[in-house]
Amino acid sequence: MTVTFKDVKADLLDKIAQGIMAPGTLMPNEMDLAERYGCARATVNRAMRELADEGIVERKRKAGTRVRKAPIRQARFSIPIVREEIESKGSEYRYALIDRTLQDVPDWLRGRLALKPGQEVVRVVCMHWADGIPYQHEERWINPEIVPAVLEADFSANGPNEWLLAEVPFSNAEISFMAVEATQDLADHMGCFAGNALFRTERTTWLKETAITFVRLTYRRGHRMTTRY
Amino acid sequence: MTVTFKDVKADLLDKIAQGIMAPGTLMPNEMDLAERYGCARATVNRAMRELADEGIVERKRKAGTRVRKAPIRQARFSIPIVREEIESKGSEYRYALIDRTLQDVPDWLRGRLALKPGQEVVRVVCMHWADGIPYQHEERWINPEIVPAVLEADFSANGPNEWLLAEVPFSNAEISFMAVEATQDLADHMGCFAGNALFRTERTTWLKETAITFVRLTYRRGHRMTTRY
DNA sequence: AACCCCGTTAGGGATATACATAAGTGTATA
DNA sequence: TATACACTTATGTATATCCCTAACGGGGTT
Repeated sequence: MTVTFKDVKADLLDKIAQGIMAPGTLMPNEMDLAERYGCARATVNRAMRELADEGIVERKRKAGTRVRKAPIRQARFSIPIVREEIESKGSEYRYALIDRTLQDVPDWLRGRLALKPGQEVVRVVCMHWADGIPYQHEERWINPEIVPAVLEADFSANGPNEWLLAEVPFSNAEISFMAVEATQDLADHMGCFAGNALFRTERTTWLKETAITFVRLTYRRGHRMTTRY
Repeated sequence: MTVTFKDVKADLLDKIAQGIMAPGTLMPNEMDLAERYGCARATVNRAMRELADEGIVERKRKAGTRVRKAPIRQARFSIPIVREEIESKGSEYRYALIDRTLQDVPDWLRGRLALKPGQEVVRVVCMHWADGIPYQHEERWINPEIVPAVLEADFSANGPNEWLLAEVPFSNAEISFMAVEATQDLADHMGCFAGNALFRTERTTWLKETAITFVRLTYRRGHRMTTRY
């Protein structure tokens, strides 16, 4: 069997994990490793590049590759669509629109979305249930300049999230996680008490420098967001 | 100038963003694209592979490559060391040990760490301040079987986080984010009121199937964890 | 119609080779 | 002695050419 880049990667990772290559160590260069493993330099390169992408090692031209002193521990979260998140747990998904208005962009949001004063935005408030129990409260503002179809969109049957995904194919975003105390209004919707700690994510989505939407997702009490890395 | 994989990637991304290649579309195969861009198949392969890694497209042998209907929107968080997190904001970092005990592993933790009943673990509780204001409360359990040095370690000057990073070079982990209501004890330490909503992360760290440590980090009121993607 | 087998096809990957580029290092010059 | 420049080196990337492998789909069999 020939030596694959996965073999090389696994072996290097092993040597790092076992402390044979301690953090800070300068690793052998690609040519030497290729010879040692009996493979092509491209194979070693791919292995090392992936290790670098994962933040395990640090590479610099001429300076060589070294094991990171403090590996960039990075977690990857996949941001699911609520419906799929709920249905994948085997629960029944239910949705309801609470409010939909066209309004002048509030000041605090203007800064976030970099909009002009007096510009109008669509505000949508809705709820998502799992097996009839409140799961997530969604409050969203959409910039109709980018997605004019939002002015005609009817969110009574489907949430704006799925609608937007179909409308806007790709985008970049900024996401924040935090804890908030439930307001009375929120508590009423979520079936908890005012003041209860709730997990919230806020996301601003952009299409090439122009803000599309800002969304505030508040989860039911006790919700955890989990990932492995 | 020759066509680089970045050129190809950028162009494909652009075509997807502009809706020229709508979600669900089957993209041309690598050979055809290579010909169209005037480059080698390997170049197209690298571009497409990276798009696949980022969750933009989906690849299957024989079936070809297609634009994801719902792109896996994934956020990458770098998990910083508290000291660096605080100092990078230009604040003064201060640390204090609150408690350090050797105890039998509690039942709820035994399941998480897959330890034997009656096994002893080191429990460390400490605080991290930024400019003299409470920043983060840390409660940690360490498995001394993997890191025997922990039995002699003195955490009065430095936090167990930094110590562990130096001791255990590499590991995999599971991390959770949630919101909790402050207990009276926690409130005393964090300078807030009992019941206040606080942001918490819990992390279990493993070294090849064996648990090393479980840590519970609770942040000061109003803390946000933010990332771009 | 249901099932199995096999050919075709698209991506997965290894390799040798060539050239590009960032960044240390040493040398020559002011 | 200090600075500028050239050289060297390790990684970054492109290319042509192989061969491998998963899996779709067609064709024959039960």
